[in-house]
Order: sequence, then C-alpha cells, then structure tokens
Amino acid sequence: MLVATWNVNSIRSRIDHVKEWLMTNNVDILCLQETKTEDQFFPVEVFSKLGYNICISGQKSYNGVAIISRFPINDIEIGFDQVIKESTNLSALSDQKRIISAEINELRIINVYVPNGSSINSDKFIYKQKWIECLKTHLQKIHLDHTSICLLGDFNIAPEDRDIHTPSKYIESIMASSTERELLKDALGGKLEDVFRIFEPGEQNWSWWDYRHSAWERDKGWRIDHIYLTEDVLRCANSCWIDKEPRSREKPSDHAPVVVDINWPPSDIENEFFF
DNA sequence: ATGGCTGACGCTGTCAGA
Repeated sequence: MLVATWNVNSIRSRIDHVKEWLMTNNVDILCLQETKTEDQFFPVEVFSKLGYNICISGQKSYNGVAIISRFPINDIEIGFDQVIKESTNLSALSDQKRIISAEINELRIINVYVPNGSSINSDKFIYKQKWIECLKTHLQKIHLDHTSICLLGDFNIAPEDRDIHTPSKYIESIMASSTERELLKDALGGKLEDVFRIFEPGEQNWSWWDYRHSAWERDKGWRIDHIYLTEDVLRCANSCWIDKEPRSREKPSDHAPVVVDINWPPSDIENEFFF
C-alpha cells in the first residue's frame, strides 16, 4: 500500500499535476495540504472518476487539507476538538483548516498542515507553538500504544540540520529553531518515527524548494514534509522516498510528494517473523 | 538576496506562504 503526502499549493491550480501523478504512481492514499479552497469548489469529481474516495476540510484562500483514498474512509475527524483548543487558548484564534484524520484500512491517517510561524519573534510563531501543543494532546487522546498511526503532512519544521541545505545560514530561524524542533519531538511522544530517515540517513534530501532565488535549479531545499509511523506500522514499511519529478514541471507546487510503501494490513506470516 | 516567486482575491495592489 502506497501512502503519500503532498503540499500542492492550491488544488485548483495543481489539479492536472495531482491527477497525473496519482495515475502514474499507483498511490492508494494521498494526503494534501494547502488546498486553498472552500469544500464546495474542491474538484472532487476528478478523483471520484479515478475511483478514489475523498474527505476534505478547506477554507477560502488559505490552508485546507484533504485525504484521497482508494479504500473506504471511516471515522473522519476534522480539526481539533473544542476541549483541546480551549486548553491552549487556541479557540480565540480563527479556525484554520489544518488537520483532518480518518480510519482507512485499520490505519489511523492523520493529515496535518503545521503553521509556518512566519518568524521567531512573531505572533504567528506563538500560534505555531500552540498548534503543535494541540497536536500533542490530540495524539495522546488516540492512545498511541494501541492504535496503528500514520501521521503525515507539511510540518514546516526541519527536524535536524541535515534537513536543511545550508544549516549554518538558518541557526535558530523559523522552521529550524530548537524551540519548534523540541515541541515537535515532544508531540511525537517517542511513539512516532520519521520513516524517511529509517531508509535514507543521508543529506541533500529535500521536499521543499523556495520559488525564489532559483532554489530548485541550485537544489537549495529543506525537508519539511514528513511521514511518522507507530512501531507496528514501521515494521511493515518497505521504503520511503521523495518524488522530485512533480517539482521539475512547469508551474509546480513548491513542495514535492513524499511516499511510503507499507505492507498493510500486515499478514500473519510477517508477524511470525517478529514473534 | 535587501525575502528578487507564486496563488488567491479581485482589480492592477495586498496578503500570506516558507
């Protein structure tokens, strides 16, 4: 089963890229971020004609997340619940559409678009921190020890220096600061593993290239799009890669999709190897 | 790179992203 995440920077502008990529790559579950449209304008029929189910949480102009799946989508949850928002005073801020989760094939898929935060000394960075704290509470409520989880999306954080093209230029700046790195690590609770790094420990692996400064042509990127798996799912993972091809196209998203190949649901034979 | 690109909104500029 192939599960992918892709910040498409407007689904209506990118629909042809997404459709072609889905058909070419045989992806089973695709999580989108920055769809940038209200649900009524989301091109649902493009995906239903290809045989996909879909759940969406969008808003006008900004943010927006969606899950596209060949398998039935159950138990859809949109946003953080009110209790979580109130616990961090996040309810006082506008309700940005940044998280959608669902049960697909006995796997809890959690699709997130973490706020960028703008700059370290901004109100938006405070919002980013609070948002990640909400994510932590959200994950804790799911009972990480008893649920098979795939948490994926645009995290707007480079977890380590090897995830930035020139880390020395971005010491303690947005997407690289120790504050946000530690908050994310804390939210993962030691239960969710960055599957890309299981298979690819090397440098020069980016998922985002700035539109400016010829970042793509000079391969100056960041790895800010991630897939995190609980241990039981990680055991079934075969490989994980960043597909740079869509970023090389005309009028691309500034992000590339990240894909994980999992033997899921696990077969009895595979379980016997471990016990 | 002094955000020097892009998309949305809606009108020729402004906001936001990362």
